[in-house]
Amino acid sequence: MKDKESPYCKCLYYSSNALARTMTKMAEDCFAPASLSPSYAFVVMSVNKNPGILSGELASLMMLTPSTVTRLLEKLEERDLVKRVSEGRTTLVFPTRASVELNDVIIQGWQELYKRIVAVLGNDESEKLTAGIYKAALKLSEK
Amino acid sequence: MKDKESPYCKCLYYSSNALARTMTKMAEDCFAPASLSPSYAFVVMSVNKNPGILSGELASLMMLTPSTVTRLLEKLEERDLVKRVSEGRTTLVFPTRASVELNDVIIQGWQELYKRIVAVLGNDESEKLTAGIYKAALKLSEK
DNA sequence: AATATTTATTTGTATATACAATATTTATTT
DNA sequence: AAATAAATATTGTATATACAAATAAATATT
Repeated sequence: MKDKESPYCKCLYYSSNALARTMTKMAEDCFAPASLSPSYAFVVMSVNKNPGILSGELASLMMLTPSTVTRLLEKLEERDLVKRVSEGRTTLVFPTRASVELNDVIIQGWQELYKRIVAVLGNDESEKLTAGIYKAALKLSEK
Repeated sequence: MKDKESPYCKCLYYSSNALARTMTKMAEDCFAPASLSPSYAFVVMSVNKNPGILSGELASLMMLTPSTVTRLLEKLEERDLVKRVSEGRTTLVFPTRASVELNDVIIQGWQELYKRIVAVLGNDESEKLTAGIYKAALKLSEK
């Protein structure tokens, strides 16, 4: 183990997970003022922006499985940050007074996150990397 | 929600997590012949290559927290795929007969993973992306 | 030498995520 | 119209990961 670099640094599984963990930690920090972890913050933002969005739409928007979204919504509903309304086989999700009030804090957290990333990677590098990662995620998830 | 693209695609937290989930699923599939999930496979490979490696060295090698590595080692020891030996305040980790025998299957899984990634992204794109992600992960985790 | 500090690891507990199985509702086919 | 299939969401259960606290050992300080 003399090398500073991991022998796995050539592996996309390894690297992408390492980056995701780091980013998650940073995002948790940035959304802390809203007392929400990142995924919850994203759900609240999406619902605020799109009242009545379906649970399944949230799942594909966030690239999460339906069951994961259900779990997120459960917790958010407990905290009165969303309201679920069953309609046939679908579930519509609505903002609440509290979630609307929280929206600015969440957006500020999001901006703070962006700022911190750019501070480390630079604007250009950051944008390019993000775009590349997003495209790859799309392609690879199509299998 | 007319857009195909998520409004979050510009966010590195979002994109990197999406990619990590996809990659994890793919890696799970590739390591399935060894009956190991990816992180466990990486630990076994590292220990086989580096008998007597410290628990903490594994942690920094894999960019995981020490506690996470302890948990991985617990499970692997139950399955007789590593042996832990306490020495002072450190813990040395050794391969077992079974883990050595499994090594080829694991490496094949790893190669299969690489092949699948390249099949989707192409060789060049894949290498560049991985390198970029790894560098970013390093920089960002230094905070 | 005795005490305090630092280092390495392990536990207790919590969380985000997913898969497989199960409703429930809508659409399709016979 | 009845039967079958497809779509949507929810549950039961499992897993990887981390944080904070606890332990234990090595080092430094008084």
